Amino acid sequence: MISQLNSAAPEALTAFVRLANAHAAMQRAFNQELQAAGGITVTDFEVLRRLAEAEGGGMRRIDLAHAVGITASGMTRLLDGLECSGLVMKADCTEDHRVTYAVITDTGRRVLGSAARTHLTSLRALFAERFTEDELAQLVGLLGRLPGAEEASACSSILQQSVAGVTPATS
Amino acid sequence: MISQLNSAAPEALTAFVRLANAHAAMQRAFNQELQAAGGITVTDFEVLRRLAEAEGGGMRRIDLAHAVGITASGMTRLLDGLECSGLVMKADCTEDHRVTYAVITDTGRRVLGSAARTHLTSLRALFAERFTEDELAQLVGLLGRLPGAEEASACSSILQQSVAGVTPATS
DNA sequence: GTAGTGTTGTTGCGTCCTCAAGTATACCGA
DNA sequence: TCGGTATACTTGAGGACGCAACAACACTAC
Repeated sequence: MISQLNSAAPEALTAFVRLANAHAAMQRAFNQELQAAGGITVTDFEVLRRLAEAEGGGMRRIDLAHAVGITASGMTRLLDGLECSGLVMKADCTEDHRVTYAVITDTGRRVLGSAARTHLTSLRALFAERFTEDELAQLVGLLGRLPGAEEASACSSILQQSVAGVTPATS
Repeated sequence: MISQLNSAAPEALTAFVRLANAHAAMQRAFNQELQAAGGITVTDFEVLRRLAEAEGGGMRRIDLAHAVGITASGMTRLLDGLECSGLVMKADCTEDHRVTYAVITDTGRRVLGSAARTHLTSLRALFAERFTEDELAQLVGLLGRLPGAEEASACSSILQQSVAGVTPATS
């Protein structure tokens, strides 16, 4: 009776389970590594990385949330932590008073840089051990079709228009 | 300076980020769906599914934890909840008094069955919309090489030896 | 038997994140 | 100009999960 479970969605279930388990395992491993390297989490790293890559080192908090796959409220708390540690700061938007920018600080760039050295090395090693370049490209392509996998590309163009109106905050 | 980030691990980072974002999006969507369908989470579903597939409907808690990618302590609390709801029960192992089995109940099978109808349908649809069968098989193959993605296969053979010594618990 | 070591499971405590609700601002049609 | 609606962000409450520490049991070697 339950064997009907598998006939209903055989490969799709396997794909989802493997994706979830791989995610959990990698997340745990990288979190420990990053915690040791710079006292940050994987999500912190992603946030800092995206800010560092953005023009002016700043992004709207909501775009940042979409980009890293957490909710707006999660982003508020995450940035509270990073701001407390001096890795990011706030910047008001003169054009739309609803929005606040998150801007990476010099300290933030330093921490990101040092975390990146170890993190990216082991990330690269993990994939290089298991995939050829072609296979990795295939994997990236396939993953890109899943819901929520993209998000990132649309934000930077929006940012380019409005980042001019950013005022570095004093607080 | 930060552009070195990408040259250090270009595709690997993209793969990891896409995997994480896809996981977050799917997890959220399926959790809401399952919550509505049977008041359970994605992890609950996986636990029930694995128990239902196991011989005798039971597995060692530790194997279950490995299989679904959470820690032993996470599994203790998860099973506390499922036991409270009457979906699983405990069973002692007469051969090794350290281990406790988790066994799915009839109620558990009913809840699993009804949750599976909606969940597997949308899971199947999600993948069918985006991938051909070949592509899905490719994806499953590639994901299977990632750390933590497997785990499942080794446990059932162990189970077959010791499940004979299971005593349904009264509590 | 008995000490040393490994494994299973539980518990205390903390973290990260979500949902729901609330506030402040922007935009739009009458 | 004035509601009505949408968006950005914050806050309160709670859930899911990890780590570290611990107790109970098993296995090994002496």
